[in-house]
Amino acid sequence: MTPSIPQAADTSSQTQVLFERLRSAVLNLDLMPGQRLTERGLEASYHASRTPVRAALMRLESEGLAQRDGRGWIVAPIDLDEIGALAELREAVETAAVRLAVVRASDADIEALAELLESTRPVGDEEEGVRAGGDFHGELASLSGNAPMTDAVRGAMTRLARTRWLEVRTPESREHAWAEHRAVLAALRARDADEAARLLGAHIRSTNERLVAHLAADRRRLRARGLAVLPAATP
Amino acid sequence: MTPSIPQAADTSSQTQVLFERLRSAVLNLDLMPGQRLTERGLEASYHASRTPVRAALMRLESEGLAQRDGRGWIVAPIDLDEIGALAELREAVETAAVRLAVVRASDADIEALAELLESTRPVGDEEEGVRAGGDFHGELASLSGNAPMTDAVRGAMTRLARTRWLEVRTPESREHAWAEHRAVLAALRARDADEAARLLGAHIRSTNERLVAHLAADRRRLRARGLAVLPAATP
DNA sequence: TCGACCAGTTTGGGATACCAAGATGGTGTA
DNA sequence: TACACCATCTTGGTATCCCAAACTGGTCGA
Repeated sequence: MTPSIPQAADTSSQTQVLFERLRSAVLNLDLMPGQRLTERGLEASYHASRTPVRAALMRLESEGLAQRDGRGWIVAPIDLDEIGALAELREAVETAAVRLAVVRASDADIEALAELLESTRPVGDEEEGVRAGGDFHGELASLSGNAPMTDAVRGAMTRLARTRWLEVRTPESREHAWAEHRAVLAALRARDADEAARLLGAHIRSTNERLVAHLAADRRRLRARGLAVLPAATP
Repeated sequence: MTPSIPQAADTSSQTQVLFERLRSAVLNLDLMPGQRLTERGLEASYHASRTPVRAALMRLESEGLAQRDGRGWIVAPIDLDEIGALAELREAVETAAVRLAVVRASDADIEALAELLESTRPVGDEEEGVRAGGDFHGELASLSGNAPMTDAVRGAMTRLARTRWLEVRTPESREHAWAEHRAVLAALRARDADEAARLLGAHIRSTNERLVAHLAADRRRLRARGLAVLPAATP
């Protein structure tokens, strides 16, 4: 269920177009975390009337990429607490999903996922690797045949996507992540649920630990760049 | 985090009021599953202009209570597949959340939850019990201190809430569910993560199995009442 | 100098009007 | 009788316009 979603690509609706443009702008940090957004400002910047602007903002809100701030809107800040919490959610949902996938995914499904993974092998430039990683986790979850789980994973990956610009990822670390994905896939191929869940859980946990440590250390510098980075509460 | 949410109760905004009225109407089956909704129809019925009507519909959509159907809107149908999938999601998320709660919840938090549970003891009338059950699961999840997990659980409970009108629940079955909640709470009090997770997972699974079996058997009758009930795909 | 108050501006919430695409229904033809 | 076609109506999408609340500056008084 919900395998790849070819997308009907409603290029028509202004709301749709605007939503996608705003979404990209947020994810690429063209709109900075914490930045104030005004409907009239966006109306002017994107040459659309307030009606689609408001609709797009509401969609961004439901994706967690924009928030209300009093009466107005802001780009969702980077929230270290949220990042940690999302990792916990992902560990719970993704490990459960991969266990279901072990039982439910067809060999063809698994091979398609393997192909996706292989195609990202020559881990492209900087951030392309992380985007590919997000896709992998989403597609892997979809093999569970469970749409709400898949949505939860994709939603979490979306909320986490901006961190790819904030984290220093070396070619080695990307290679390492890719290898871990490959190991999970191997366990899935072998229909070994325990092993697949164990590897996936460890991968999510360790990747997150490195990310949070890095962001916490860089918080001052990131804020200096104008990004709103909310601190982690006392653990 | 996100303990009870006292709600600022923005009684002001028409959008807010309309959203809550529509939400109640959907959850109470005043608006039947699968029923077509038109913005102009709602505009007339609820005495508000299309702007807040559309905003409210978009919020309902993000909660999964309304859907787009081509160009228009419908009340989300009852989908047996979705119900099963949500149970799987809940099992994954709630068991992980209760494990976190075992570590993080304060004694006071736990006692507050116990109080909530006790207050629903004389399991009121028919559906009141199920609503209380949903609240319990949401509050329990919130003791994890993990907002995304809590949101996921509350969202799932919302999507499942309408089933309370479709399922025959005897005083005995409600008493049984209440007892299982109490057992989970006892394990949480004892700070026994494995036991709490085991009990909670079993509770979610068994409750769901009974529900799905019941709905599948009654599908014909329910459809006769005008409810759109989508069948389960082949397992 | 510091702070409270006030006019002007900005902003989101809401109400409407218009439009094009889709759905409806009826009619005329084969 | 059955089917195709066209006028009409309905509906969501979009563009504006008005309003009240919130915000901004700046001035005046203690």
